Amino acid sequence: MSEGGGNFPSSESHNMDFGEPPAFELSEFLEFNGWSGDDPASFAPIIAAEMGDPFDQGYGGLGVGDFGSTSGHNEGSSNDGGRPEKKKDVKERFAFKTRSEIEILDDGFKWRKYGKKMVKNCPNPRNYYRCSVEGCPVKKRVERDQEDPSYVITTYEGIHNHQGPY
DNA sequence: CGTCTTTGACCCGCGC
DNA sequence: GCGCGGGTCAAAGACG
Repeated sequence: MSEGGGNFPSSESHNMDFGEPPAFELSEFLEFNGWSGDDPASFAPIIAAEMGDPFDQGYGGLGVGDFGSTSGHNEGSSNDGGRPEKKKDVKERFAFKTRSEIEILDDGFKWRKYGKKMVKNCPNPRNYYRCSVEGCPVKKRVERDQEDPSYVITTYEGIHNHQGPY
């Protein structure tokens, strides 16, 4: 890629070389911003229904299942000396289920792929993206739907420290 | 030249 | 105590 990166699929101009507009349909849209005290479990059935997959099947494989375990409080910045903030800090999480052929949709930020992993029992490789902007703890996880390869599940984690691509 | 991509290996947390 | 899984980082290479 190496494109400018700053192009919104419905606002900015797309300089992609796809030869066609980013035709993607937002079928499902889940929004999670730190349920500190709320009942994340209530989202579980919703997501399961939206995803059309049994929640009890273990959506953890998708990464979205994390919400089912982290229903407590965050804070407690007691970073003793741990390099990475290996804290169970629940950050903002946004799960988007989009139907598109391209999994790398420009949301207005530059993303740098930092890892690809194949989930066991799944021919769907999981892609890990991170904001190219320094200071942006935002991480993006992209994975294809096992049942519908035409669907892409993008999970955003963190908040952007900048408004634009820079 | 700078930036980003790709693969492998490593590390950590948790479970049993 | 050990194993598994998942997640991250690193280096090199490629491309614009």
